[in-house]
Amino acid sequence: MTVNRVRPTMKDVAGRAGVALKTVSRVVNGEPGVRPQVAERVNSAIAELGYRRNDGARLLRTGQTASVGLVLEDIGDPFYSTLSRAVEDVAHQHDSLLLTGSSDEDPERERELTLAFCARRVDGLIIIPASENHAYLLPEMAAGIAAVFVDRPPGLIEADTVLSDNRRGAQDGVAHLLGAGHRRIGYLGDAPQIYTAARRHEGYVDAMAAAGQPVDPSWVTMTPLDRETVARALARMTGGPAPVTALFCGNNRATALALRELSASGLRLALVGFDDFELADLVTPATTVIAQDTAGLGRIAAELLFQRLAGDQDPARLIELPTRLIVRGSGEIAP
Amino acid sequence: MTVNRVRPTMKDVAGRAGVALKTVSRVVNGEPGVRPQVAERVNSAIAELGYRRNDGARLLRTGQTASVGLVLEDIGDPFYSTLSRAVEDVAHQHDSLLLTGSSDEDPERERELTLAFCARRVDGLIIIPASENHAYLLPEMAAGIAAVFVDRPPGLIEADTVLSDNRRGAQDGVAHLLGAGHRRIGYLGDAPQIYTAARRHEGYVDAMAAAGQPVDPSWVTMTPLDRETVARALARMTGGPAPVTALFCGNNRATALALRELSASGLRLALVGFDDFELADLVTPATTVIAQDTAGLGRIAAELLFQRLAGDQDPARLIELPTRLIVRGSGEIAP
DNA sequence: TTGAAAGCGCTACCAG
DNA sequence: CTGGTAGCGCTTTCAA
Repeated sequence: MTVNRVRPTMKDVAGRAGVALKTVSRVVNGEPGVRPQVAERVNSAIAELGYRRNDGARLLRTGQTASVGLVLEDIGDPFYSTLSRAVEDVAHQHDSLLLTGSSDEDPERERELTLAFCARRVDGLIIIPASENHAYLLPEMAAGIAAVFVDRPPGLIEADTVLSDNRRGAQDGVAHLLGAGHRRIGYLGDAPQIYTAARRHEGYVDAMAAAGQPVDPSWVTMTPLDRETVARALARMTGGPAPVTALFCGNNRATALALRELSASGLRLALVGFDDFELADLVTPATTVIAQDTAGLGRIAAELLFQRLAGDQDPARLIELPTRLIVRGSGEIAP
Repeated sequence: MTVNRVRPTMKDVAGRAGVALKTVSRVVNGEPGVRPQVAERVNSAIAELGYRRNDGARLLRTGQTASVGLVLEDIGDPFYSTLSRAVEDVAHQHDSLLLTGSSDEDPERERELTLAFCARRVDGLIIIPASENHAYLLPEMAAGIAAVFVDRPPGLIEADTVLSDNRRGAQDGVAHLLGAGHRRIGYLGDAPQIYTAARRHEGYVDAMAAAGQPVDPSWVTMTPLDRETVARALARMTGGPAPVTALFCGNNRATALALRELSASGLRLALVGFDDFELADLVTPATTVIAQDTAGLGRIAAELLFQRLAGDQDPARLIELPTRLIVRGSGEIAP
């Protein structure tokens, strides 16, 4: 077999078909004004040469790359991959390809990725922030790159943002536990520097305050969580003079770790978790959650982005999506 | 604020700094041979103008796009997103960006996506096949695009391939159930047209044959699964004159649906599932699985790809990764 | 150490 | 209907 490592170009096709380069361009792009007979000859040449248009060159000329960049924390995490899929679907509807990169919660890596996408001249960006300062994007946005922020707001710049209503969701979850008769309720979540963690903690505080229920500091743990921190936190919450009878978990990781620890220690607490997860109905106890519209976050962010690309010039928008309580058992355990 | 929708180019920077375009290129790319004083002037101009190199143009010239395309079934699925993350990490080590697209198991969409990536002139492709015929890739590969197939082999072409040892894994899982004393064991999996489903079913047959255990056709269900098909399948397996006492599930979806149905129906079967999943230790019963090295599939495929890009000309390779039994309880239930 | 010119593969624009 | 020419923003090559 002949290995021809040189890609044929339009010029080659034109030569082979005995027409001008521009005519090949017309055929390739389905532009009108080519006699069927000629088009046929061109198509034969294309097939014989195995020609494929070089979009890089095309896009250099047209200025549109028909691609968007998605910067997230970790594509391996179900939350982000679900969101990513929703973005991809919208991008596909607009004939746009998707570049994805994981920041691992590292502000520097977020910046690197974002600017690499800008250098590729993506038409737009969807960013799940790891950084607290997005001023580095100002020149890019001034140059016409649209950016939409999801899950967490941008830092120090104005841009379209799509969030879950974290505060209200957490408030609903804690209110649900209060409704089941609990008074001493613990909060287990990520470090307060994380935007979503802070908002969810606020919701917890809101609900307790609305119920006139004081919060003992020993009930609250906000830190990056692993098995040990969770074990210690639960011991603290349940070991004092005012032991909690219920637990609100600020994210999936907290919920999973808490379930594991409760199961191992034999403690029986009511539990509501923020964010739904697969098999939540099959774990023991079946887990009551505040579900986010994860796909909705991605879809709406992408739709907003393509509105901007279509020329929308309105001021930056902030959209907050409601959450929803899913009752499965763990949140209905009596005190 | 001045909205300057025209991106500055090297020419603009050159003008502003009072040097030739080529000098700017040298500074931007860190090439030697520029007096520090001049470089300083160029850098100032870059900062003032908010210049960022257009990689599209650069790559057109150099012929390398520093990007790879990943075609998979659904980025929203934890298996693929885990694999994707592993690919991304390797790509990042090689300063390459990642384009991702979901085929939804549709051969036509796989082809579209793959060829779109080729038109962008990605340096290489990693494909989780949905199609059974990859002849459409021959011209692209002849033109120098490297391709590695993962999870399932390519159809009708030769190319590097990284698979799990599906057959052996299933055999191990079924042997484990046989070891616990089961004789009548059911198989619940996807349609036999799916490569992995077929291999895993073979492993089931192997293990039963090795134990001298005949298989009743009513024990085997191979079809796209939903709640109803699983309910019917389980009824068939357990309702006849020779009811199964154990079940081997050919994929995650089958496992989850079976667990749900067993829990709802009160049936108590031993169960081993192919592919590990989060919280497998927390569901009831805690689920014994044959785990694949999902991240390993992605990592090794990507490493293979970059070896090819580095010039490796060896014949196409086939790599099969071993699976591993994780004992958690469901597979150790007595007959 | 610096610069001018050619050209990557394509599309836009204007001639015929 | 068809073709030629200019040029997208950059790198490469060669000359100064």
